[in-house]
Amino acid sequence: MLSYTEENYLKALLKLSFQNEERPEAGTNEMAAYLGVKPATATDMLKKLKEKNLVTYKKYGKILLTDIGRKNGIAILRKHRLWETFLYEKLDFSWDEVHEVAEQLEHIQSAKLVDKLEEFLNFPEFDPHGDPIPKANGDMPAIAKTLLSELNAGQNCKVAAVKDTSTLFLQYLEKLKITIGTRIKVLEVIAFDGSLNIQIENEEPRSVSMKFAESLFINQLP
Amino acid sequence: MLSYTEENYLKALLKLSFQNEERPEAGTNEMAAYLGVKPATATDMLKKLKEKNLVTYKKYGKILLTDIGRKNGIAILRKHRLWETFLYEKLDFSWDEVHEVAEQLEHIQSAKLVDKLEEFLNFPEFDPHGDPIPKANGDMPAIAKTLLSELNAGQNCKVAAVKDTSTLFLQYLEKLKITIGTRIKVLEVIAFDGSLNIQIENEEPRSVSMKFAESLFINQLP
DNA sequence: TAATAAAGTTAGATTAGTCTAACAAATATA
DNA sequence: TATATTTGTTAGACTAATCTAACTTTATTA
Ligand SMILES: [Mn+2]
Ligand SMILES: [Mn+2]
Ligand SMILES: [Mn+2]
Ligand SMILES: [Mn+2]
Repeated sequence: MLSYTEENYLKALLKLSFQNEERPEAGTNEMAAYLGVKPATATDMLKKLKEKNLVTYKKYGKILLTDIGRKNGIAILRKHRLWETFLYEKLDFSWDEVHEVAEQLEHIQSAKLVDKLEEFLNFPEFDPHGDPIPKANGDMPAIAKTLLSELNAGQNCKVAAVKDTSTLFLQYLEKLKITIGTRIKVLEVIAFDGSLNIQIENEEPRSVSMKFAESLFINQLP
Repeated sequence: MLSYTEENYLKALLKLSFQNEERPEAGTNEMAAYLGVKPATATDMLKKLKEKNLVTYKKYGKILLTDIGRKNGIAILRKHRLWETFLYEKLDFSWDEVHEVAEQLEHIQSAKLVDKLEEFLNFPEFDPHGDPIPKANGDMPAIAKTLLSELNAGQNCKVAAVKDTSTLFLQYLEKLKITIGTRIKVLEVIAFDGSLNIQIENEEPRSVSMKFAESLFINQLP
Protein backbone atom coordinates (compact mmCIF):
# COMPACT_ATOMS: atom_id res chain seq x y z
CA MET A 1 0.00 0.00 0.00
CA LEU A 2 1.33 3.40 -0.97
CA SER A 3 0.92 6.51 1.15
CA TYR A 4 -0.69 9.68 -0.14
CA THR A 5 2.77 11.24 -0.34
CA GLU A 6 4.43 8.33 -2.09
CA GLU A 7 1.67 8.45 -4.68
CA ASN A 8 2.38 12.11 -5.32
CA TYR A 9 6.06 11.42 -5.86
CA LEU A 10 5.31 8.65 -8.33
CA LYS A 11 2.89 10.79 -10.29
CA ALA A 12 5.40 13.64 -10.33
CA LEU A 13 8.12 11.36 -11.68
CA LEU A 14 5.75 10.10 -14.35
CA LYS A 15 4.81 13.61 -15.42
CA LEU A 16 8.46 14.62 -15.52
CA SER A 17 9.23 11.57 -17.64
CA PHE A 18 6.63 12.75 -20.16
CA GLN A 19 8.31 16.11 -20.34
CA ASN A 20 11.17 14.75 -22.35
CA GLU A 21 10.48 11.29 -23.47
CA GLU A 22 13.93 10.51 -24.91
CA ARG A 23 15.45 10.99 -21.44
CA PRO A 24 12.79 10.02 -18.97
CA GLU A 25 14.98 10.42 -15.89
CA ALA A 26 14.62 13.17 -13.34
CA GLY A 27 16.99 14.86 -10.92
CA THR A 28 16.48 15.34 -7.20
CA ASN A 29 16.13 19.13 -7.38
CA GLU A 30 13.82 18.94 -10.37
CA MET A 31 11.57 16.56 -8.52
CA ALA A 32 11.66 18.62 -5.33
CA ALA A 33 10.79 21.79 -7.24
CA TYR A 34 7.91 20.06 -9.01
CA LEU A 35 6.46 18.86 -5.71
CA GLY A 36 7.13 22.03 -3.77
CA VAL A 37 9.44 20.43 -1.21
CA LYS A 38 13.12 20.90 -0.42
CA PRO A 39 15.74 18.74 -2.12
CA ALA A 40 16.65 17.15 1.22
CA THR A 41 13.10 15.93 1.55
CA ALA A 42 13.12 14.47 -1.93
CA THR A 43 16.36 12.63 -1.25
CA ASP A 44 14.82 10.99 1.80
CA MET A 45 11.72 9.93 -0.07
CA LEU A 46 13.82 8.61 -2.92
CA LYS A 47 15.52 6.20 -0.58
CA LYS A 48 12.17 4.94 0.54
CA LEU A 49 10.87 4.56 -3.01
CA LYS A 50 14.03 2.73 -3.96
CA GLU A 51 13.63 0.42 -0.96
CA LYS A 52 10.14 -0.39 -2.22
CA ASN A 53 11.42 -1.00 -5.75
CA LEU A 54 9.44 1.85 -7.23
CA VAL A 55 12.44 3.74 -8.63
CA THR A 56 15.98 2.95 -9.64
CA TYR A 57 18.58 5.42 -8.54
CA LYS A 58 21.98 5.62 -6.98
CA LYS A 59 23.59 8.41 -5.01
CA TYR A 60 24.14 11.52 -7.14
CA GLY A 61 22.54 9.70 -10.06
CA LYS A 62 19.33 10.19 -12.03
CA ILE A 63 15.95 8.83 -10.99
CA LEU A 64 13.95 6.45 -13.15
CA LEU A 65 10.63 4.74 -12.40
CA THR A 66 10.68 0.96 -12.33
CA ASP A 67 7.89 -0.91 -14.09
CA ILE A 68 6.02 -1.15 -10.82
CA GLY A 69 6.58 2.51 -10.05
CA ARG A 70 5.38 3.45 -13.49
CA LYS A 71 2.31 1.25 -13.24
CA ASN A 72 1.38 2.87 -9.95
CA GLY A 73 2.01 6.35 -11.29
CA ILE A 74 -0.25 5.67 -14.24
CA ALA A 75 -2.98 4.43 -11.93
CA ILE A 76 -2.92 7.74 -10.07
CA LEU A 77 -2.92 9.72 -13.30
CA ARG A 78 -5.87 7.69 -14.49
CA LYS A 79 -7.82 8.51 -11.36
CA HIS A 80 -6.85 12.17 -11.54
CA ARG A 81 -8.08 12.56 -15.07
CA LEU A 82 -11.25 10.56 -14.58
CA TRP A 83 -12.16 12.70 -11.59
CA GLU A 84 -11.41 15.88 -13.53
CA THR A 85 -13.74 14.64 -16.21
CA PHE A 86 -16.42 13.86 -13.66
CA LEU A 87 -16.20 17.30 -12.11
CA TYR A 88 -16.29 18.98 -15.49
CA GLU A 89 -18.97 16.88 -17.16
CA LYS A 90 -21.30 16.09 -14.29
CA LEU A 91 -20.82 18.77 -11.67
CA ASP A 92 -20.37 21.82 -13.89
CA PHE A 93 -16.91 22.70 -12.69
CA SER A 94 -14.95 24.89 -15.07
CA TRP A 95 -11.71 23.56 -16.48
CA ASP A 96 -9.59 25.76 -14.27
CA GLU A 97 -11.28 24.47 -11.11
CA VAL A 98 -11.05 20.72 -11.58
CA HIS A 99 -7.36 20.18 -10.97
CA GLU A 100 -7.21 21.21 -7.34
CA VAL A 101 -10.03 18.91 -6.29
CA ALA A 102 -8.78 16.03 -8.44
CA GLU A 103 -5.45 16.30 -6.61
CA GLN A 104 -7.32 15.07 -3.57
CA LEU A 105 -9.70 12.64 -5.24
CA GLU A 106 -6.91 10.80 -7.05
CA HIS A 107 -5.84 9.27 -3.73
CA ILE A 108 -9.10 7.52 -2.92
CA GLN A 109 -8.44 3.80 -2.66
CA SER A 110 -11.06 1.65 -4.35
CA ALA A 111 -10.56 -0.27 -7.55
CA LYS A 112 -14.29 -0.60 -7.98
CA LEU A 113 -14.78 3.14 -7.68
CA VAL A 114 -12.38 3.97 -10.50
CA ASP A 115 -13.80 1.46 -12.88
CA LYS A 116 -17.42 2.33 -12.11
CA LEU A 117 -16.61 6.00 -12.49
CA GLU A 118 -15.07 5.37 -15.88
CA GLU A 119 -18.15 3.46 -16.95
CA PHE A 120 -20.44 6.20 -15.59
CA LEU A 121 -18.53 8.73 -17.68
CA ASN A 122 -18.82 6.53 -20.75
CA PHE A 123 -15.16 5.60 -21.04
CA PRO A 124 -13.80 9.04 -21.87
CA GLU A 125 -10.54 9.20 -23.80
CA PHE A 126 -9.46 12.67 -22.76
CA ASP A 127 -9.81 14.85 -19.69
CA PRO A 128 -11.10 18.45 -19.77
CA HIS A 129 -7.62 19.73 -20.63
CA GLY A 130 -7.31 17.34 -23.56
CA ASP A 131 -4.92 15.02 -21.74
CA PRO A 132 -5.31 11.31 -22.46
CA ILE A 133 -6.88 9.13 -19.75
CA PRO A 134 -5.02 5.85 -19.17
CA LYS A 135 -7.16 2.73 -19.44
CA ALA A 136 -7.43 0.21 -16.59
CA ASN A 137 -4.67 -1.86 -18.20
CA GLY A 138 -2.34 1.14 -18.41
CA ASP A 139 -2.77 1.85 -22.11
CA MET A 140 -3.03 5.49 -23.00
CA PRO A 141 -3.96 7.27 -26.24
CA ALA A 142 -1.03 9.10 -27.83
CA ILE A 143 -0.41 12.63 -26.65
CA ALA A 144 -0.68 15.47 -29.16
CA LYS A 145 2.78 16.96 -29.57
CA THR A 146 2.40 19.73 -32.11
CA LEU A 147 2.12 23.27 -30.78
CA LEU A 148 0.05 25.97 -32.40
CA SER A 149 3.29 27.94 -32.72
CA GLU A 150 4.67 25.34 -35.14
CA LEU A 151 2.07 26.03 -37.82
CA ASN A 152 2.50 28.25 -40.85
CA ALA A 153 0.14 30.77 -42.38
CA GLY A 154 -2.82 29.12 -44.06
CA GLN A 155 -2.82 25.97 -41.99
CA ASN A 156 -5.86 24.63 -40.12
CA CYS A 157 -6.00 22.74 -36.83
CA LYS A 158 -8.14 21.63 -33.95
CA VAL A 159 -7.19 22.31 -30.35
CA ALA A 160 -6.06 18.99 -28.84
CA ALA A 161 -4.86 19.90 -25.35
CA VAL A 162 -3.53 22.71 -23.20
CA LYS A 163 0.15 22.66 -22.34
CA ASP A 164 -0.21 25.35 -19.71
CA THR A 165 -2.98 24.55 -17.23
CA SER A 166 -2.73 27.69 -15.15
CA THR A 167 -5.94 29.44 -14.21
CA LEU A 168 -4.83 32.59 -16.03
CA PHE A 169 -4.38 30.77 -19.30
CA LEU A 170 -7.50 28.65 -19.02
CA GLN A 171 -9.68 31.62 -18.24
CA TYR A 172 -8.16 33.54 -21.13
CA LEU A 173 -9.03 30.64 -23.42
CA GLU A 174 -12.62 30.73 -22.20
CA LYS A 175 -12.81 34.39 -22.98
CA LEU A 176 -11.56 33.64 -26.49
CA LYS A 177 -14.18 30.84 -26.78
CA ILE A 178 -11.45 28.27 -27.23
CA THR A 179 -11.93 24.81 -25.79
CA ILE A 180 -10.77 21.29 -26.66
CA GLY A 181 -11.86 20.61 -30.25
CA THR A 182 -12.14 24.23 -31.33
CA ARG A 183 -11.00 24.81 -34.95
CA ILE A 184 -8.33 27.43 -35.50
CA LYS A 185 -6.92 28.76 -38.77
CA VAL A 186 -3.53 30.47 -38.82
CA LEU A 187 -3.87 33.55 -41.00
CA GLU A 188 -0.46 35.09 -40.59
CA VAL A 189 2.75 34.55 -38.65
CA ILE A 190 4.53 37.69 -37.55
CA ALA A 191 8.25 37.02 -37.89
CA PHE A 192 9.18 39.93 -35.63
CA ASP A 193 7.83 38.49 -32.35
CA GLY A 194 6.34 35.12 -33.24
CA SER A 195 2.80 36.30 -32.68
CA LEU A 196 0.00 34.95 -34.85
CA ASN A 197 -3.12 36.21 -36.50
CA ILE A 198 -5.68 33.47 -36.15
CA GLN A 199 -9.31 32.79 -36.82
CA ILE A 200 -11.14 30.89 -34.08
CA GLU A 201 -14.02 28.93 -35.62
CA ASN A 202 -15.98 31.60 -37.49
CA GLU A 203 -15.12 34.51 -35.23
CA GLU A 204 -13.40 37.71 -36.27
CA PRO A 205 -9.63 37.30 -36.82
CA ARG A 206 -7.45 38.25 -33.89
CA SER A 207 -3.86 38.27 -32.77
CA VAL A 208 -2.28 36.08 -30.11
CA SER A 209 1.23 36.11 -28.68
CA MET A 210 3.98 33.55 -29.25
CA LYS A 211 3.70 32.57 -25.59
CA PHE A 212 0.05 31.83 -26.22
CA ALA A 213 0.77 29.78 -29.34
CA GLU A 214 3.37 27.76 -27.46
CA SER A 215 0.83 26.80 -24.81
CA LEU A 216 -1.67 24.99 -27.03
CA PHE A 217 -1.27 21.50 -28.45
CA ILE A 218 -3.14 21.02 -31.71
CA ASN A 219 -3.92 18.40 -34.32
CA GLN A 220 -3.37 19.59 -37.86
CA LEU A 221 -6.24 19.45 -40.29
CA PRO A 222 -5.78 18.97 -44.03
CA MET B 1 -8.16 23.87 8.67
CA LEU B 2 -8.79 20.49 10.23
CA SER B 3 -6.65 17.43 9.62
CA TYR B 4 -8.06 14.18 8.33
CA THR B 5 -7.69 12.76 11.81
CA GLU B 6 -9.27 15.67 13.62
CA GLU B 7 -12.26 15.38 11.30
CA ASN B 8 -12.65 11.75 12.23
CA TYR B 9 -12.66 12.56 15.92
CA LEU B 10 -15.31 15.22 15.47
CA LYS B 11 -17.53 12.94 13.45
CA ALA B 12 -17.10 10.20 16.04
CA LEU B 13 -18.09 12.54 18.85
CA LEU B 14 -21.13 13.64 16.88
CA LYS B 15 -22.23 10.06 16.23
CA LEU B 16 -21.72 9.20 19.90
CA SER B 17 -23.81 12.22 20.87
CA PHE B 18 -26.66 10.87 18.73
CA GLN B 19 -26.46 7.55 20.54
CA ASN B 20 -28.06 9.00 23.63
CA GLU B 21 -29.39 12.41 23.00
CA GLU B 22 -30.29 13.28 26.60
CA ARG B 23 -26.63 12.96 27.59
CA PRO B 24 -24.61 13.89 24.53
CA GLU B 25 -21.21 13.65 26.24
CA ALA B 26 -18.68 10.95 25.57
CA GLY B 27 -15.87 9.41 27.58
CA THR B 28 -12.27 9.00 26.52
CA ASN B 29 -12.38 5.21 26.36
CA GLU B 30 -15.68 5.22 24.53
CA MET B 31 -14.28 7.55 21.95
CA ALA B 32 -11.05 5.60 21.60
CA ALA B 33 -12.96 2.35 21.15
CA TYR B 34 -15.20 3.92 18.52
CA LEU B 35 -12.21 5.13 16.54
CA GLY B 36 -10.08 2.04 17.00
CA VAL B 37 -7.25 3.81 18.84
CA LYS B 38 -5.88 3.49 22.35
CA PRO B 39 -7.24 5.71 25.15
CA ALA B 40 -3.87 7.41 25.49
CA THR B 41 -4.12 8.51 21.87
CA ALA B 42 -7.59 9.88 22.37
CA THR B 43 -6.48 11.86 25.41
CA ASP B 44 -3.75 13.53 23.36
CA MET B 45 -6.12 14.42 20.57
CA LEU B 46 -8.66 15.74 23.03
CA LYS B 47 -6.18 18.28 24.29
CA LYS B 48 -5.62 19.44 20.75
CA LEU B 49 -9.33 19.67 19.99
CA LYS B 50 -9.85 21.59 23.19
CA GLU B 51 -7.02 23.95 22.27
CA LYS B 52 -8.82 24.61 18.99
CA ASN B 53 -12.13 25.19 20.76
CA LEU B 54 -13.80 22.21 19.14
CA VAL B 55 -14.66 20.40 22.37
CA THR B 56 -15.13 21.30 26.01
CA TYR B 57 -13.57 18.96 28.49
CA LYS B 58 -11.48 18.94 31.61
CA LYS B 59 -9.20 16.27 32.97
CA TYR B 60 -11.10 13.13 33.96
CA GLY B 61 -14.30 14.80 32.76
CA LYS B 62 -16.73 14.14 29.94
CA ILE B 63 -16.29 15.40 26.38
CA LEU B 64 -18.80 17.64 24.66
CA LEU B 65 -18.65 19.23 21.23
CA THR B 66 -18.68 23.02 21.12
CA ASP B 67 -20.90 24.70 18.56
CA ILE B 68 -17.97 24.98 16.20
CA GLY B 69 -17.00 21.37 16.76
CA ARG B 70 -20.55 20.27 16.14
CA LYS B 71 -20.83 22.37 13.00
CA ASN B 72 -17.68 20.80 11.65
CA GLY B 73 -18.79 17.31 12.59
CA ILE B 74 -22.08 17.82 10.79
CA ALA B 75 -20.26 19.01 7.69
CA ILE B 76 -18.29 15.75 7.58
CA LEU B 77 -21.40 13.70 8.16
CA ARG B 78 -23.11 15.57 5.33
CA LYS B 79 -20.29 14.75 2.97
CA HIS B 80 -20.20 11.14 4.09
CA ARG B 81 -23.86 10.59 3.43
CA LEU B 82 -23.93 12.48 0.15
CA TRP B 83 -21.04 10.40 -1.12
CA GLU B 84 -22.73 7.19 0.03
CA THR B 85 -25.79 8.25 -1.91
CA PHE B 86 -23.70 9.01 -4.98
CA LEU B 87 -22.00 5.64 -4.88
CA TYR B 88 -25.30 3.84 -4.39
CA GLU B 89 -27.43 5.78 -6.84
CA LYS B 90 -24.98 6.58 -9.62
CA LEU B 91 -22.22 3.99 -9.46
CA ASP B 92 -24.22 0.89 -8.57
CA PHE B 93 -22.49 0.18 -5.31
CA SER B 94 -24.47 -2.02 -2.94
CA TRP B 95 -25.42 -0.59 0.42
CA ASP B 96 -22.84 -2.64 2.27
CA GLU B 97 -20.02 -1.32 0.05
CA VAL B 98 -20.58 2.41 0.24
CA HIS B 99 -19.43 3.13 3.77
CA GLU B 100 -15.77 2.21 3.38
CA VAL B 101 -15.26 4.43 0.37
CA ALA B 102 -17.29 7.29 1.83
CA GLU B 103 -14.97 7.21 4.85
CA GLN B 104 -12.29 8.45 2.49
CA LEU B 105 -14.39 10.73 0.32
CA GLU B 106 -15.80 12.62 3.29
CA HIS B 107 -12.42 14.30 3.78
CA ILE B 108 -12.19 15.94 0.37
CA GLN B 109 -11.97 19.69 0.87
CA SER B 110 -14.12 21.69 -1.52
CA ALA B 111 -17.29 23.53 -0.58
CA LYS B 112 -18.29 23.71 -4.21
CA LEU B 113 -17.93 19.97 -4.62
CA VAL B 114 -20.33 19.14 -1.78
CA ASP B 115 -22.99 21.51 -2.91
CA LYS B 116 -22.76 20.54 -6.57
CA LEU B 117 -22.86 16.89 -5.61
CA GLU B 118 -26.00 17.47 -3.58
CA GLU B 119 -27.59 19.22 -6.52
CA PHE B 120 -26.50 16.45 -8.90
CA LEU B 121 -28.19 13.91 -6.62
CA ASN B 122 -31.34 16.04 -6.50
CA PHE B 123 -31.11 17.08 -2.87
CA PRO B 124 -31.59 13.67 -1.29
CA GLU B 125 -32.98 13.60 2.25
CA PHE B 126 -31.65 10.21 3.27
CA ASP B 127 -28.61 8.09 2.52
CA PRO B 128 -28.75 4.44 1.39
CA HIS B 129 -29.03 3.29 4.99
CA GLY B 130 -31.95 5.59 5.68
CA ASP B 131 -29.87 8.07 7.69
CA PRO B 132 -30.77 11.74 7.26
CA ILE B 133 -28.42 13.93 5.22
CA PRO B 134 -27.67 17.28 6.84
CA LYS B 135 -28.37 20.32 4.66
CA ALA B 136 -25.70 22.91 3.88
CA ASN B 137 -26.94 25.04 6.80
CA GLY B 138 -26.67 22.12 9.23
CA ASP B 139 -30.37 21.29 9.39
CA MET B 140 -31.16 17.63 9.40
CA PRO B 141 -34.44 15.72 9.04
CA ALA B 142 -35.49 13.97 12.24
CA ILE B 143 -34.12 10.49 12.81
CA ALA B 144 -36.53 7.57 13.03
CA LYS B 145 -36.34 6.22 16.57
CA THR B 146 -38.83 3.37 16.69
CA LEU B 147 -37.44 -0.14 16.34
CA LEU B 148 -39.27 -2.97 14.65
CA SER B 149 -39.02 -4.80 17.96
CA GLU B 150 -41.28 -2.23 19.61
CA LEU B 151 -44.32 -3.10 17.49
CA ASN B 152 -47.17 -5.38 18.47
CA ALA B 153 -48.96 -8.04 16.47
CA GLY B 154 -51.13 -6.55 13.76
CA GLN B 155 -49.20 -3.33 13.32
CA ASN B 156 -47.85 -2.10 9.98
CA CYS B 157 -44.72 -0.12 9.27
CA LYS B 158 -42.23 1.00 6.66
CA VAL B 159 -38.50 0.46 7.06
CA ALA B 160 -36.92 3.85 7.80
CA ALA B 161 -33.27 3.10 8.47
CA VAL B 162 -30.86 0.39 9.54
CA LYS B 163 -29.43 0.61 13.03
CA ASP B 164 -26.80 -2.01 12.36
CA THR B 165 -24.80 -1.26 9.20
CA SER B 166 -22.60 -4.34 9.25
CA THR B 167 -22.12 -6.18 5.99
CA LEU B 168 -23.63 -9.33 7.49
CA PHE B 169 -26.86 -7.58 8.39
CA LEU B 170 -27.13 -5.57 5.18
CA GLN B 171 -26.60 -8.61 3.04
CA TYR B 172 -29.16 -10.55 5.05
CA LEU B 173 -31.66 -7.74 4.44
CA GLU B 174 -31.00 -7.96 0.72
CA LYS B 175 -31.68 -11.65 0.80
CA LEU B 176 -34.98 -10.93 2.54
CA LYS B 177 -35.78 -8.28 -0.09
CA ILE B 178 -35.87 -5.60 2.58
CA THR B 179 -34.64 -2.13 1.74
CA ILE B 180 -35.44 1.41 2.90
CA GLY B 181 -39.17 1.95 2.37
CA THR B 182 -40.17 -1.71 2.41
CA ARG B 183 -43.54 -2.36 4.09
CA ILE B 184 -43.59 -4.86 6.93
CA LYS B 185 -46.56 -6.22 8.89
CA VAL B 186 -46.01 -7.79 12.29
CA LEU B 187 -48.14 -10.94 12.42
CA GLU B 188 -47.10 -12.33 15.76
CA VAL B 189 -44.73 -11.59 18.62
CA ILE B 190 -43.25 -14.64 20.32
CA ALA B 191 -43.03 -13.83 24.01
CA PHE B 192 -40.56 -16.64 24.68
CA ASP B 193 -37.58 -15.15 22.78
CA GLY B 194 -38.83 -11.88 21.34
CA SER B 195 -38.77 -13.20 17.79
CA LEU B 196 -41.41 -12.02 15.31
CA ASN B 197 -43.45 -13.45 12.53
CA ILE B 198 -43.61 -10.81 9.87
CA GLN B 199 -44.88 -10.30 6.36
CA ILE B 200 -42.52 -8.40 4.07
CA GLU B 201 -44.56 -6.61 1.38
CA ASN B 202 -46.61 -9.41 -0.15
CA GLU B 203 -44.15 -12.23 0.44
CA GLU B 204 -44.79 -15.38 2.41
CA PRO B 205 -44.75 -14.81 6.19
CA ARG B 206 -41.49 -15.60 7.93
CA SER B 207 -39.84 -15.45 11.31
CA VAL B 208 -37.03 -13.11 12.38
CA SER B 209 -35.06 -12.95 15.62
CA MET B 210 -35.29 -10.31 18.31
CA LYS B 211 -31.75 -9.22 17.42
CA PHE B 212 -32.97 -8.66 13.89
CA ALA B 213 -36.00 -6.67 15.02
CA GLU B 214 -33.81 -4.48 17.21
CA SER B 215 -31.61 -3.56 14.25
CA LEU B 216 -34.27 -1.91 12.09
CA PHE B 217 -35.72 1.55 12.57
CA ILE B 218 -39.25 1.88 11.21
CA ASN B 219 -42.04 4.38 10.76
CA GLN B 220 -45.40 3.12 11.90
CA LEU B 221 -48.29 3.07 9.43
CA PRO B 222 -51.92 3.49 10.46
C1' DT C 1 -15.97 3.18 54.22
C1' DA C 2 -12.18 0.68 52.55
C1' DA C 3 -10.83 -2.16 48.82
C1' DT C 4 -11.23 -3.14 44.06
C1' DA C 5 -12.25 -2.14 39.42
C1' DA C 6 -12.85 0.97 35.70
C1' DA C 7 -11.73 5.08 33.42
C1' DG C 8 -8.46 8.38 32.17
C1' DT C 9 -3.68 10.56 32.04
C1' DT C 10 1.35 10.90 31.62
C1' DA C 11 5.97 9.74 30.12
C1' DG C 12 8.69 8.11 26.76
C1' DA C 13 9.25 5.90 22.25
C1' DT C 14 8.21 5.33 17.15
C1' DT C 15 7.13 6.48 12.27
C1' DA C 16 6.19 9.52 8.30
C1' DG C 17 7.13 13.63 6.30
C1' DT C 18 9.11 17.79 6.49
C1' DC C 19 12.74 21.51 7.38
C1' DT C 20 17.58 24.11 7.89
C1' DA C 21 22.38 24.18 7.79
C1' DA C 22 26.50 22.16 6.66
C1' DC C 23 28.84 19.30 3.62
C1' DA C 24 30.19 16.45 -0.70
C1' DA C 25 30.11 15.33 -5.51
C1' DA C 26 29.59 16.48 -10.24
C1' DT C 27 29.53 19.83 -13.78
C1' DA C 28 30.60 24.08 -16.00
C1' DT C 29 33.79 27.73 -16.84
C1' DA C 30 37.73 30.61 -16.93
C1' DT D 1 43.34 22.06 -15.12
C1' DA D 2 41.94 24.76 -11.29
C1' DT D 3 38.12 27.19 -9.59
C1' DA D 4 33.41 28.26 -9.22
C1' DT D 5 28.75 26.86 -9.61
C1' DT D 6 25.21 23.64 -9.48
C1' DT D 7 23.39 19.55 -7.80
C1' DG D 8 22.61 16.32 -4.36
C1' DT D 9 23.35 14.25 0.48
C1' DT D 10 23.76 14.07 5.51
C1' DA D 11 22.94 15.30 10.25
C1' DG D 12 19.95 16.93 13.42
C1' DA D 13 15.53 18.88 14.65
C1' DC D 14 10.38 19.35 14.49
C1' DT D 15 5.26 18.05 14.19
C1' DA D 16 1.34 14.89 13.92
C1' DA D 17 -0.42 10.69 15.17
C1' DT D 18 0.20 6.69 17.19
C1' DC D 19 1.76 3.07 20.74
C1' DT D 20 3.09 0.68 25.56
C1' DA D 21 3.72 0.80 30.31
C1' DA D 22 3.18 2.99 34.46
C1' DC D 23 0.50 5.92 37.12
C1' DT D 24 -3.74 8.63 39.00
C1' DT D 25 -8.42 9.61 39.60
C1' DT D 26 -13.17 8.30 39.86
C1' DA D 27 -16.70 4.91 40.42
C1' DT D 28 -18.37 0.50 42.15
C1' DT D 29 -19.04 -2.85 45.53
C1' DA D 30 -18.35 -5.71 49.39
MN1 LIG E 1 -5.04 18.15 -13.19
MN1 LIG F 1 -6.07 17.51 -16.56
MN1 LIG G 1 -21.31 5.18 6.33
MN1 LIG H 1 -24.84 5.68 5.82
